[in-house]
Amino acid sequence: MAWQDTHKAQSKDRILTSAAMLFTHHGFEKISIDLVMKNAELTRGAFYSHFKSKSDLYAQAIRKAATVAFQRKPENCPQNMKAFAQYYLSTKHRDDQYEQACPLAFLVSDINQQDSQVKATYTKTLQAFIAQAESLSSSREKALQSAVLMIGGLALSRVLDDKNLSNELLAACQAGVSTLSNEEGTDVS
Amino acid sequence: MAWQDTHKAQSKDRILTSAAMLFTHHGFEKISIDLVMKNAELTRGAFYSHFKSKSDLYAQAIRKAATVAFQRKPENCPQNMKAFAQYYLSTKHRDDQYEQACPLAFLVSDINQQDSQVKATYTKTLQAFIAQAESLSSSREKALQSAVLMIGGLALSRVLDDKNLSNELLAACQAGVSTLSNEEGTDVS
DNA sequence: GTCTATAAATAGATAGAC
DNA sequence: GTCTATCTATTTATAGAC
Repeated sequence: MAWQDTHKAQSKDRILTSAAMLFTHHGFEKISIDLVMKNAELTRGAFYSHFKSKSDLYAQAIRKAATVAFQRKPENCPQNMKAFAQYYLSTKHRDDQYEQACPLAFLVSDINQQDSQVKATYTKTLQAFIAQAESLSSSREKALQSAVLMIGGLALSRVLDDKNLSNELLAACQAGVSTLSNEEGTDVS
Repeated sequence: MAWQDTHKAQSKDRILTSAAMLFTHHGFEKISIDLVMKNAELTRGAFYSHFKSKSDLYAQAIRKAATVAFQRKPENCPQNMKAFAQYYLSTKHRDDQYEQACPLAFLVSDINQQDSQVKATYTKTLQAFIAQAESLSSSREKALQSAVLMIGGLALSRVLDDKNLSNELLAACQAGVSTLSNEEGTDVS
């Protein structure tokens, strides 16, 4: 039975990887189960052997997307808020289409329309993000402000028609985080 | 023909008012044309005499919601950023169900899934918000940072499971805007 | 302009074969 | 576990009567 369990786990992981990417970039409603399954090279019917509903998948996909996004950070991102913000508030992150982007920013207002399990997953993910910011900040308040500048700034920059304004917004938020972390110079190094 | 034009304008306004409230609180996908029309005390069939599509309605509804939200501000909100943020980042605004809330915060990531007309309307609305902040700030950069703290902070506070964290976030963003507006003390009064 | 009725398409979820 | 086929519900949009 061991290889069967492995096979099942691999299928579930392919579905989750597919869902994490599609949901993060297009939200809950625009993505059908059929599309997620095709992208994972499976068919609709197999879906309910792994997840109990589309909403269940969504919650797990957010967790998956966040995990991948977090894991990708350390190598690129040194141990201070300024470098973290520079990475997070980049045009590359904003314009990301294929790699893993941060669901916290890409799906903020989408989560409000979802059930309590999804909201709980999102909240836990944000708490982890805040904890990370807190470990690089001189106070919890500054960590919260930096988190909002990063997540809110990225979310806003994505919806704008006007590329100049979008870039200006990213730069202003980077500067804001810098100021917050310079005020008392307590970077963890 | 005059009274007929008035009648048509009144019907359209009822539809827009209904749509502005419903869309702002529940997003594009969760609200059906049928529901908007019932809420406006009309039936589905009458919809297409006023709007060419659901997406067309959405764009106009965002504009309407923003207009109402902006108009409501002056009376409650004195001429400085701190008071503006105190009003905007309140639990009342966050928990609003019936009155007019700000579509910029409530619909941030929803807009990404919509067509270019909707994005253009959202962008113009944000530009107006930024202009307002700029007139109350000592620099454009600070205005942009305040705007992100307000819109991003409100958006994030809405999705959280954890009421304590949500309140803490609102307070931190209020404090952040205060700091930004105190740094050079150039309130317009 | 507003109504009722309906067309046409989409998508979540289930049933049963292999 | 995965497949094909299908049920069922929802919803955008249109047609035609008043």
